[in-house]
Amino acid sequence: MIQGLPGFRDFFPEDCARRNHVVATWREISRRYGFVEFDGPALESTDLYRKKNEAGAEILEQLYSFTDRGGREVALRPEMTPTLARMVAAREKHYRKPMKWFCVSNFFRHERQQKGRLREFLQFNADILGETSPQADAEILALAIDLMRSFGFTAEHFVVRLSDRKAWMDFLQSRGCDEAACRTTLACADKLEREPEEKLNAKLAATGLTVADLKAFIAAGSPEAFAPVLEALAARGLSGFVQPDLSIVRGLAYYTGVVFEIFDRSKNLRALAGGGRYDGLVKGLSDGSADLPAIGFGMGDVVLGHLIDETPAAAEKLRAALAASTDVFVVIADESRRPEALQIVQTCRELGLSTDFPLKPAKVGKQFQEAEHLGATHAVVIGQEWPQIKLKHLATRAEESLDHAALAPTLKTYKLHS
RNA sequence: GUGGUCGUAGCUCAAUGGCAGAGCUCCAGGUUGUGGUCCUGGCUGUUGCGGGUUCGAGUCCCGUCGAUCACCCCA
Repeated sequence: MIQGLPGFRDFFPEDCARRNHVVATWREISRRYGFVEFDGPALESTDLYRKKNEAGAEILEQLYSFTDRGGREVALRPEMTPTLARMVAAREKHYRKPMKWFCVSNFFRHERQQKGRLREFLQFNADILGETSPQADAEILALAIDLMRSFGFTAEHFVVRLSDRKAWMDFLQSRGCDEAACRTTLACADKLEREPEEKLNAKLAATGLTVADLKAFIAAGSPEAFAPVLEALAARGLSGFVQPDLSIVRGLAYYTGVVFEIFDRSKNLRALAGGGRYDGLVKGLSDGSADLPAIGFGMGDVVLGHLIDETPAAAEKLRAALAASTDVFVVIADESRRPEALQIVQTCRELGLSTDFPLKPAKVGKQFQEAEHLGATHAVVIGQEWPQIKLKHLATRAEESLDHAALAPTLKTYKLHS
């Protein structure tokens, strides 16, 4: 048998239900925040990713790229930002600022899979373009926090670690670092928790700084840089979810201001979400045709799924969302009445009720069993008594007999009450 | 790209180098129109694949494919 490709997932009905729960939550909270959805193509010109990554070639090596039948160099999208920048540059004049856009898309990276990382994954992205105010930074952070809360997580499950690239750059420039030295230093700051001190000090030698200097800067904090954002979050009652932490620098070179990552409190998993301000990127990617400041973040479905499974409150919320929702099961007690039963099925469906029935003749007992398995709340029994039929509430086993013409009005009442 | 662990029924797992099994799921019944429990029966295997050692391999050895975890890296 031919197997699926490594790192790619099949979505059986129960998996699709999970995915739909996640996607529905992303969309609902984004809507509350006034973000509008967009999307782009899964396949882009490879140049779109080359342009952004002249310095770091790592992402290019993880690209699913090939030459198409027309001789074009193309690649499956590994992230959304270049596509967003391309789209925004094309119609920048058309939209009022600030633009609040989000998308839910699949992305591809050719790398070895491990926990929380696959070769195709779903990711939510949200960006505010055309606004430099810290209010925009706070709006993005609040959205990220409320997304997490909507999945059933609380401050005891996750934390937003907030940092600021600009604070780092100011610090480094005050110590006389040039651009190359800044890059080296930030790369080392990113590895403080993972690499031994001697190794990092060796890398830092050329910059004139030491691990001790970096740790001192992180320990000192930078309250003035965070103040406006923290105040805006405090006014929303969301302070408890955020922890200023300058040790977060993020790997990307293009961030220019606030950067943040969301972690689970137990630190079992990699980052659940991450993002920051990138005021120069749209200009760079559009060759200067559009110059928009921007802040955004991404949240993938894989790590999120792990945390949901590990967190009872979130797992319960997922289960509730997945609960079977058949409203009516039509029992055909007398097979000769199948045409009438189909008529009832159609009526129920036109009322908007989730309705099912046996596709082949079956004993009444089996039919009730089937209704039970589907989690139906009501059964309608069609038999010899036609035009009289029976409506049964399955949870209470209460049964009433009524004329088939009275079924629709009765069901409407039930629906209103539930 | 590097390294560790693991591949037995649809799923979860047993089987000292000696007859490949159980539970769950699924399917069919349990006497003619009422459901969750229960009872009975049934299906599903080239033990991932290919070599080797052995009288004999699911078990030991090598290779390969896959899964998983970590490193690397993280848009």
